[in-house]
Amino acid sequence: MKKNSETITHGEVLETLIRTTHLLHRQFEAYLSASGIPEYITGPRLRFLVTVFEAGKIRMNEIASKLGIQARTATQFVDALEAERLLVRTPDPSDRRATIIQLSETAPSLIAEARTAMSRAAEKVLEPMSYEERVYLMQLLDRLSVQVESSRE
Amino acid sequence: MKKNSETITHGEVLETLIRTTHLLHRQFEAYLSASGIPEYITGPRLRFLVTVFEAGKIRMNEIASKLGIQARTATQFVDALEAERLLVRTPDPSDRRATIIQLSETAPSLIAEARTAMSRAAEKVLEPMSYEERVYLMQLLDRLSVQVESSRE
DNA sequence: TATTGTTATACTCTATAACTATA
DNA sequence: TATAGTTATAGAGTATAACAATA
Repeated sequence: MKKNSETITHGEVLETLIRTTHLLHRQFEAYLSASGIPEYITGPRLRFLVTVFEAGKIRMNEIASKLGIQARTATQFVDALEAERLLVRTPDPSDRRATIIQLSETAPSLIAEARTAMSRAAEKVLEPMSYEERVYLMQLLDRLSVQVESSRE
Repeated sequence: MKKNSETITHGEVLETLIRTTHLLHRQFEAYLSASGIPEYITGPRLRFLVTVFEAGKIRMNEIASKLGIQARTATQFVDALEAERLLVRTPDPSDRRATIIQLSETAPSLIAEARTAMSRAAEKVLEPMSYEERVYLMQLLDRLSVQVESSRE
């Protein structure tokens, strides 16, 4: 709204991006907890579960590198989510050092619920944008992702 | 890149936004720590410092509500930043329950350095976008912010 | 000797609840 | 009685380092 005639710097764009995301993040967590999903399903844990869901079976090792977290951090996620009976550890028969994780029977329906809640939240937040604007926003964000990922050597 | 002919859902846009921001956040923290800024200057602490900087003098109370955090959380930021001699507490003469915080002498130059580092990081990340695209991205993000803020009743 | 996952430990961000000093 | 800030406590997310079992 400001800066009509002035030049917008790179720093300002990034600050806006960070600030907006902070707001959205809070809003999203609020929607999640208001929608019947248990409190222990936080954003990072949902991301973890969805990754296991998409992989079917996955080794600790593998999910850590996929999510860009340390092995120790993955262990903690699995500890917490196994305690809630959302996933199970099984030993890898082909390498007895390794542990394979997969979803429990009850996890998929919970993941679906959480995604639905997220969708509803997204609808409210994205409501005032036209379809074309949403598509364009997504393209711009995708380009940022690509740029960031390629700059991590 | 995918979804050329299919419909993009609200949920997908939000997921992309969250994922992109995660990446950018990590990248930004990496740049910050690689640029000579002390490690204890984290993202949230920098945001806190910038808010104090812009206000000049501000009460604990006030900055907490401005940043949308609890009083307790503000106390912790001030504890940490005061220990690093970046800001100082002074009693409010007009209300002896209240505490006014302001930057120390050394803080402004550090804030400027951090912002410069952030700018450099932003330049790298936003490099492949044209100026028009960056402006448009920022407008879209601003609209999201407004929508989120107005939906917190 | 290298790799997988775990125990041990620590730090940051965030919160709620109880309390103290003041209004 | 209400408000400002603090102590006490907790939990999530993240990390590094040391270690055991296995390759």
